[in-house]
Amino acid sequence: MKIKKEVTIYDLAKELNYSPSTISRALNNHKSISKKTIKLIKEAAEEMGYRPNNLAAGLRNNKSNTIGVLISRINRPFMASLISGIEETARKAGYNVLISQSNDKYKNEISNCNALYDSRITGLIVSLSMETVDMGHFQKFVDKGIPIVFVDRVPDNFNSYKVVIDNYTAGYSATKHLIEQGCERIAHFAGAQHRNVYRERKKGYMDALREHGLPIEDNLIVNFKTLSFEEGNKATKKLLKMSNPPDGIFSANDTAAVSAIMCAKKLGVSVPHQLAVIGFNDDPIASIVQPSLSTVSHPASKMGAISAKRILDHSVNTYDAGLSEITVLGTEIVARESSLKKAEVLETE
Amino acid sequence: MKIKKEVTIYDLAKELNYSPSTISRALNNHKSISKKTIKLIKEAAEEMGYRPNNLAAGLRNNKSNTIGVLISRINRPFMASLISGIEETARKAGYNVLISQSNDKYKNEISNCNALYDSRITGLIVSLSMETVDMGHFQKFVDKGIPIVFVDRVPDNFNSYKVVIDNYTAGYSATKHLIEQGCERIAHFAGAQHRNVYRERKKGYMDALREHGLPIEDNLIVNFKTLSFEEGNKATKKLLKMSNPPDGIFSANDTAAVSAIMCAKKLGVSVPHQLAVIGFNDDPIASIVQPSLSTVSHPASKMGAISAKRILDHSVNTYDAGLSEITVLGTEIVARESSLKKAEVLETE
DNA sequence: ATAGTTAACGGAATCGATTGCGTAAATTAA
DNA sequence: TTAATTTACGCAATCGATTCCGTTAACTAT
Repeated sequence: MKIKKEVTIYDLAKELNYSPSTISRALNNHKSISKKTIKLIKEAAEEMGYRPNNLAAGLRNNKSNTIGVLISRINRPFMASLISGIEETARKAGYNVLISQSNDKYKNEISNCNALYDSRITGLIVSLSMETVDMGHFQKFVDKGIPIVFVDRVPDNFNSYKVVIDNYTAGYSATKHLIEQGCERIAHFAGAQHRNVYRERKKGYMDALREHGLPIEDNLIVNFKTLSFEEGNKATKKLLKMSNPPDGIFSANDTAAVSAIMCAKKLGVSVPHQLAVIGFNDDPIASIVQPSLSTVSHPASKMGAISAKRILDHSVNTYDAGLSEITVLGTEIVARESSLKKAEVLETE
Repeated sequence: MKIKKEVTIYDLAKELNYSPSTISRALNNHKSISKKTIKLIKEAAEEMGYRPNNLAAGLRNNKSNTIGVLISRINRPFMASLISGIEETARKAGYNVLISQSNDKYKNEISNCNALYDSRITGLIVSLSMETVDMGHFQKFVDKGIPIVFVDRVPDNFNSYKVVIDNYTAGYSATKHLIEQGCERIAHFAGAQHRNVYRERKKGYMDALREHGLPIEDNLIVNFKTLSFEEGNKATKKLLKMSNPPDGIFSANDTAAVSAIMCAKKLGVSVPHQLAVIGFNDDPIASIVQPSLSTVSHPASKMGAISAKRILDHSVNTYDAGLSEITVLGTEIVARESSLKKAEVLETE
């Protein structure tokens, strides 16, 4: 098949008897070009089907109006919403969004990191893989003044922008909520403890117990690898078969929490009366499961929007690589049936 | 802050006393460079922290090793999985993935289309917005020999690659499944009829009824705008209040199907015995709702992988813009509790 | 009227990698 | 040994947009 030739600013220049510099400036609304000329050139560009070549402009300016995103997996509700938020604000500002998933593998994170770097992204938004400990692969961005925003799963030992929720308070509140509902032996489904997200939630849980005079029992704290449905199912079964089973579960995500509810039902344990459950994330499944799952909701899409804005607003001049600018977003306890022991049955229209 | 200078092939050339051409060829494993030199240069590149500039290479080659994705919204299970599949295969081949969402707005689709074009993507993967009718904005890709893969929501009137599921057969099978379970008055939650996806599902539904000697009743076919939870709830309520209510529902997506189940339960209509329900997509909520939702599952991630492969394998030489190459993937009826009137209650481990 | 400004535009280098063409040296063939 | 290849590399143009310096002409102030 035959390929149509590209229309460039040189073609426009020749056609309109202007120099390429004038064309370029006109298209960018440069002030030293008269309004009349700008109008003329833009109309001609439109008519001739001119389309700018981002690669050429990017090469010249050494940046590409592109935000890179590096996450574990896209097809999880939280991540999908996060990216959605990133994309929306980025696009409004005329930026593109490059995505890459690490599948929670350190090796993939490194190679994706390089791939994004090679594309001369304007900034990078990262949610760390489960495996990541060393941060060396991010250094080249810092050296070049390219902003990095860590979101949700952030590092402790690396200065940069960070956008997080207050996991400690969320964990504390969730646990406190169960306590207020009358729970006295609350179990915790904990995520991998080398990710501070999960560490903080657990810390909040423990402090809530302590401050309400409840003992912390090691055998009520289950350390999960992936917080999957299967893991949750297994853990719940084990807990409920104890001689002295818990009367509440605070799970670090909704998937495991839902599995707990379903497992309890199957074993004839009534939720919330014999076992109250609260999850984390407010995934769609939380409002579908029955009894509906109480959970901690957080503004995933907004986190994405803020992360993107961080990059758009980033100024190399005022940037200090030696410190972190952390944005902490609030969370909200969404109390549904799975934890409301005291309330009458909820009436939803 | 001070910015580190970039290492280029010119720096490598100077350092190693080779010409830039040799450096370039060595890094690309060109056959006219000796193994020894290649090894030498690559090691030096690694050591000096050289990183290729995709923008420069892209400009020269007039393409960017980037696949563009244009969809309605990311944060829906199907789309997230689709993108996940695209990203995985693209990355394995050394390609980046640019995403953009139209939010089902025609205007956004056009501007995103242009933005992706301006970035000189290697190929475009599209799932059309609800509003899109005119296909003019895609023409420039065709003119330039850039492959377009339409996936899921595809156009009728535009030649290109297409990756779809057999919606007609799926709709037929889903309806037939309900009939086999003993349903005699089956309603249909139909999606917007100008998108062939939904049109085909409806056609399959109607043919299944017809071929099994069941009448097609207009008042049992509900045309939805967005197949949302609220819409589904309202429609179900209306259907169940009929003097002669349906005994089955085939919904064009899971969200509306789940809402039907929940609505029926609230109204005291037993599922599946008084009302059997089958959905479409196999979203996570399908296996969580109770009774669990029977549905039509399709390989979303695989569709993404195939779409990406189409672009990677695309050859301008053998490409004929005058015809469409359509890949049709199979679907599967996942029979769960919401439709199994005959079976005993399912026992899941 | 003349110097000083401002407005409006052009020339040409530049960003970094690629590649067609050319060439010297090394190897092989005869 | 000499011609014919082959190997291994270098030269320089090229991709398209941007921008630092000009330059010319029109305009303003005194």
